[in-house]
Amino acid sequence: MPEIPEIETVCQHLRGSVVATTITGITINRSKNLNMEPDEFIRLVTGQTIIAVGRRAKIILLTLSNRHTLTIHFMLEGYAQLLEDGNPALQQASAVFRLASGRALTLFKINLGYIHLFPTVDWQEIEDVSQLGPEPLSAEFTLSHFLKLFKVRKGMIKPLLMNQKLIAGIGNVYSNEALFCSRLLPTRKVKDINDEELSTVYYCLRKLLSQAIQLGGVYPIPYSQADRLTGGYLAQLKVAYRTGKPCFECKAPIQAQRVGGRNAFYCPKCQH
DNA sequence: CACCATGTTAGCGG
DNA sequence: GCCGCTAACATGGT
Repeated sequence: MPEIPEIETVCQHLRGSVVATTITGITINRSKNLNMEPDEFIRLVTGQTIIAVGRRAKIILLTLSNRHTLTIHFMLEGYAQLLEDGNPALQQASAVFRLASGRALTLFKINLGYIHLFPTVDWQEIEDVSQLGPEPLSAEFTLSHFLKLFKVRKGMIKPLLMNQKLIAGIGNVYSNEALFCSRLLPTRKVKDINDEELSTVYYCLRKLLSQAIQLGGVYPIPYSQADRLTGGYLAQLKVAYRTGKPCFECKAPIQAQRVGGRNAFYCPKCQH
């Protein structure tokens, strides 16, 4: 479920709470999520200061003072919380980074996800992100860039929107929402969609992602006690997870259908 | 108990 | 090479 808005929300919290703080201790409870032996990982990261927090697609990148970069991918269910050191919940975490502030940056349920460390601060050299397509909210990602990418494709629009090599960071929730906003069925073949309709997809995507970031995305678990932001976009969802509920536009029940192996949610009357 | 959901990648056949 | 489909991965929910 975490996509660009959810990850960006976490990054905003991290920028306000862990940048410029030093990691004083680490506990790894799921070593298979690492790209090295836990001993090596702990040796390289303990004592380092977090210099910067970045995001590429659904991946969080922490720049460390020893010119290493930590990449964190939550995959399906992962999430981060800032907890007081000693909180009993730390026992259930996948990984705990204790900070000089007395708090702990805690990662939960990194089941299929990962925590990787690379000896570089150059994102181009990091294989986790080097294969990804453009960021949909970047200035370089113009309408003509989007049209050029999609016009040559042959498949259905929804799986293509979720193709990380084409555009990075869009998952099931925001692909469904963007297609409702565009009034296009998820199964529509891109080659049968005209330029005007395809442009609408571009504008809807950019608008929805920006609004969702402003409202804190749809992830339901707060980052800290002070967090009043996370999950604020849940109430804005028009089709995702609304199977059987009335469309906000026309009252027809929202349908769910497998498209490209994933659940597509759509309004059968509004989308064509 | 079986099955589903989720993101990503790999493999297979068309 | 691209497309669509399936399976695998970890885990919890029905």
